[in-house]
Amino acid sequence: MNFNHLRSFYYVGKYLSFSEAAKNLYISQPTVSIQVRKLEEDLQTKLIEQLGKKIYLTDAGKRLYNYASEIFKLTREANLMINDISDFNIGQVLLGAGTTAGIYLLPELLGSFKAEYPKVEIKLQIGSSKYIIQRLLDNEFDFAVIGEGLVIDLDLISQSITKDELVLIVSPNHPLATRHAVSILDLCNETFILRERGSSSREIFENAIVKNNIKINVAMEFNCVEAIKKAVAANLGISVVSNSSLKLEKQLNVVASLKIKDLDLMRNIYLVYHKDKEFTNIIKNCIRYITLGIEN
Amino acid sequence: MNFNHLRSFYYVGKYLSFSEAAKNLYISQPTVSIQVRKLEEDLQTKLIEQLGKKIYLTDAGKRLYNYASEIFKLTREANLMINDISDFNIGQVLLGAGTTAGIYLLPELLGSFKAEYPKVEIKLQIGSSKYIIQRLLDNEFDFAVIGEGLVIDLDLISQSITKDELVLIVSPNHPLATRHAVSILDLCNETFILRERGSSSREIFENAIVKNNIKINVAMEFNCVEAIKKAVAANLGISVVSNSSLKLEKQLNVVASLKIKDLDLMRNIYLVYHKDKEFTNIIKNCIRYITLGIEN
DNA sequence: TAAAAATACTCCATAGGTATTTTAT
DNA sequence: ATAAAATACCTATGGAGTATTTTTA
Repeated sequence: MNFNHLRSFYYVGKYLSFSEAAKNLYISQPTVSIQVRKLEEDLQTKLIEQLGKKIYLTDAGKRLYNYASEIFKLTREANLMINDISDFNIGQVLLGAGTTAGIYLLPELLGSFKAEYPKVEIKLQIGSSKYIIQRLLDNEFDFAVIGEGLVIDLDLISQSITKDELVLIVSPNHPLATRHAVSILDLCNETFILRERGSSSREIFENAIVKNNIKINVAMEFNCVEAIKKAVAANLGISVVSNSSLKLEKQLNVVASLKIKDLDLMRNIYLVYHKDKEFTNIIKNCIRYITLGIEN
Repeated sequence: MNFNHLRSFYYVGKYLSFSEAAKNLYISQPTVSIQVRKLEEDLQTKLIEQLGKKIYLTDAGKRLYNYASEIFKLTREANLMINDISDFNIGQVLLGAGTTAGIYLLPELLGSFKAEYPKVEIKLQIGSSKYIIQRLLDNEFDFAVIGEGLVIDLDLISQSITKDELVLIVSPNHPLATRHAVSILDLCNETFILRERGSSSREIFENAIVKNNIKINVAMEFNCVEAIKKAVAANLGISVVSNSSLKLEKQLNVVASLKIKDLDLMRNIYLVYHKDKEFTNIIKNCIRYITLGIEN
């Protein structure tokens, strides 16, 4: 079934006139006649009958007209859908994020982005860097925001968009809490509660202490920063977490945060995406929102 | 939106491979690539993205794919529908009939026709010849079966398919009931109950008596043969009706039927259709059924 | 190295045009 | 006489092919 022929037939059925159909299709009348005849030949079925000068649809013609009507309605809707995408009336942004970015940096930014583009769906998945990278390689995200630490695949492009500092946290009751400065050696006799291996902050911290030939005692691993902070507050151990995750805890004085002398725990937060990805406008806008907003 | 392009895109979306799409479309791979690119250019929207060697649909692509899927499903259904018509699995026969044909001649024939083509809709409309002719000219019937009498339009073709005799009917208690023969003059003093003017049987009878310079007394006009027979049975008058409408009444002896000497009340029953009408197979079959069946 | 997609080109079918004839009101 | 559809004929776009190159796994 040829759709040009079907369209000509549809217009003839609509106006019950070849010349009127031609006018509304902005093509010549003979073209319409020919196309309708070709459709009839193709289907081996009379679709239109002319009694005298009047034009009628046959039974088959009426039935086909209904199908054609549905088909062209869907076509119009599809075109409107495409327009809606470029007008940002529909669309989606799929992004992944590591824990720190996903929980402490992005939600606010995505909230105000959503306020500007209320019709656009935003789907954020938070996971380990390893998981996020795998999903990026499977093209399940448009882009992701993760912390430095893991080796990133060659097929991915990453650009630093902000920095994030890891700090030592201890209970206010802990001896270290009152110290002005903490050195690497102070850490040796402490009990640590850390994030699991494969998380960016764990990697950063472990790399730094390995570089300094220090061994520490890790008593517990949680895959959740909030759980770690609770445990530290209860003085079950000490930890190293992103400074940006401590806003509330500092205000309420439930944990104390300290810098470790001679240990560089500053890490980059990266925007990561597949090297072959071509961004749509809405994604570009979202990335701009994040890169500009994340710096303050 | 070009449907060839859309079809190529649809197959690429289905198989997530240009060459696989080409194989299943039975066209070359470059053609598919070109058509998809043209669709993207037409819509000014990326539909497909290639990360490395893998192919994915973009958000717009996924949305368009769903529309395309619906559109091509409807197209398949439309093709099946056309096949169903030629297989007589669907279809319709629209016919009109005068009272005599519609009530006493056609129902049985149409019943057995329907038994042979159970999926085909048969729509019979019974009405006055005048009404039926008008509907034929408006192409609301495929054909009609009506009695001789009215002048038929120049745009219509009519062919005699059987003959039908009008007979005098009287109550068994009526003096004429026992007569062997009735002459025209016997009718002058009788009270008639006839069909309305414009009905074939009325025209036939009136033309015949006018030709013989006779005047009759019409007491009542009913537009229904069954009502007339009841009235005659009750001896409220006598009438002239189609012999084919009297099967039951003769068996049960509720009316007596007689021929009128010297009065030719034989009329033709015509198959009538518009001169420009091209019959579909199912209509041809129905007409054959009627013309062959009506003669016995 | 092999397989997939893109590119370059060639060819021809047909969509679409104009001019004209036929048909029906 | 007028308006609509059919017919005839012409042109050019683009659909589809083959051959080849590029890319990536």
